[in-house]
Amino acid sequence: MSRNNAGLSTERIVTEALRIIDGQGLSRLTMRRLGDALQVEAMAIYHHFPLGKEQLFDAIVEHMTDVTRSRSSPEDDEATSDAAEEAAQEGELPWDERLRVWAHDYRAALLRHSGALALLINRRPDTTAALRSLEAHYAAFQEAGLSGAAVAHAAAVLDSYVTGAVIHQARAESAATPEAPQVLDGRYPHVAALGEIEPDHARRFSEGLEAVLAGVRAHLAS
Amino acid sequence: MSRNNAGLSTERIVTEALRIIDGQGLSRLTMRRLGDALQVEAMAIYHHFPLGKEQLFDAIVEHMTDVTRSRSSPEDDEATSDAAEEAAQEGELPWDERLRVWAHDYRAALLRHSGALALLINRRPDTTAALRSLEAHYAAFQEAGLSGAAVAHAAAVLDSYVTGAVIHQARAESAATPEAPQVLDGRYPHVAALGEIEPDHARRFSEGLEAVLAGVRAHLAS
DNA sequence: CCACCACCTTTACAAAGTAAGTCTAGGATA
DNA sequence: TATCCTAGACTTACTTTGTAAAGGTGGTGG
Repeated sequence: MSRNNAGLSTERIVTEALRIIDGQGLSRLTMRRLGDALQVEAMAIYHHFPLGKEQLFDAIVEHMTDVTRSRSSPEDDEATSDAAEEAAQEGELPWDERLRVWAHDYRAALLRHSGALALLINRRPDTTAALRSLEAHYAAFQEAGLSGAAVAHAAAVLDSYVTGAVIHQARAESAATPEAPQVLDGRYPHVAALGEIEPDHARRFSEGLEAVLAGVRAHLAS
Repeated sequence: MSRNNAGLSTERIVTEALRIIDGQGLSRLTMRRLGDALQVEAMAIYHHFPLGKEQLFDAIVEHMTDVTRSRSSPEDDEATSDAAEEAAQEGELPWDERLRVWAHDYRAALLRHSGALALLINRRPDTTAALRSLEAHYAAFQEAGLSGAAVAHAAAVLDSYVTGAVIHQARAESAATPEAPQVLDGRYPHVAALGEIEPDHARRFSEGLEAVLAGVRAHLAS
């Protein structure tokens, strides 16, 4: 086997890392395991991420939060979806439609790797892709009639809602600990009444998004 | 010193763990360090958390998300805040006011230990305190005129917003990596125009909360 | 032809989680 | 009172992890 040049790249490393996270959980992502998956010694990874695992985490977060990738990747040539999403790339949609498209895309991107969500926290959202999104949101909310600090507030609210909704779903779906969820014994009548066996998260997200968008436009208008 | 009975308890352990997390970060919370802080050998902790560190994390999350504690703890006798919060314990406030009180309390609770936020993700929100809050929220939204699935959706949206807003703030405030945030070079005019040196997160949260509450009530009314 | 560089391997170590067993004080029992 | 039990804490030791340090290997430009 060739001693060097095993064809490693940051892209391949990150992709493989995400595969491990998705399949076995974040805690099982170790340098050695990642090396094995890449057919390489663990230390080889350090050549591409000299600052170690934290830097790898940075790259993972940057990858998973980059909505651009999922939308503009050429691999996506299978009967592209509805016209609304198509026109989004042209920037010809009204402000609220653009924000809806982004929200759904971002949610999907985060949900695809919900095992890596913990890496988001305490990591600064200043990647190029994030800034591009922020710029677009500011423009959209100005178009919506907001101005000044209200624009930034609105963008923050939108981002908060989407991120929060994903985390809400991830928490609800996370594997239960062996202890029973026995607590529907009469002390929580409303909770018990609604059942909530398996909520339709997609629908819930969409409706919540409408509520948030409407609320933001109405309440933050200067 | 007495060989056994060093006065350990789950409460003391969790409190000390949170102190370490707040002061040095989650990654520096190790069993040995925690043992040192508690004046005890690391393995002593396993007597109270036989399932290991994960179980300790569970307890930490339960502790930090329990809004009840911060509100009803007897240590909090220093000139209690405004009357609105006082009446909240009596349950005599209108539904939206009750939700506002909860939202601010919950936000404050999470923000107080933002270093432990990562533990929230992928941990099921089925603690007693969480269920009690959920029950209260369902009741409130029914009082607001919602019914059926809309109640659960509204509660989910509210929780998503609060959690998301805390994470948004935590991400914004997290220490920057040595690389410069140089990206205000003309490609992001709106972002550059708004500056955003240090946003008023508290005010932003309050205004966003109003928008969300209004939007939820208006848009999810059956 | 040689020096250098990008890329990967080898070797090694310190720190972390925790399994397994031991010790001690205080209470229950006879 | 003598004995035993047990909760709670300590000791030891093993495995896994991250990563520092140095070495090899092939290609590339001078």
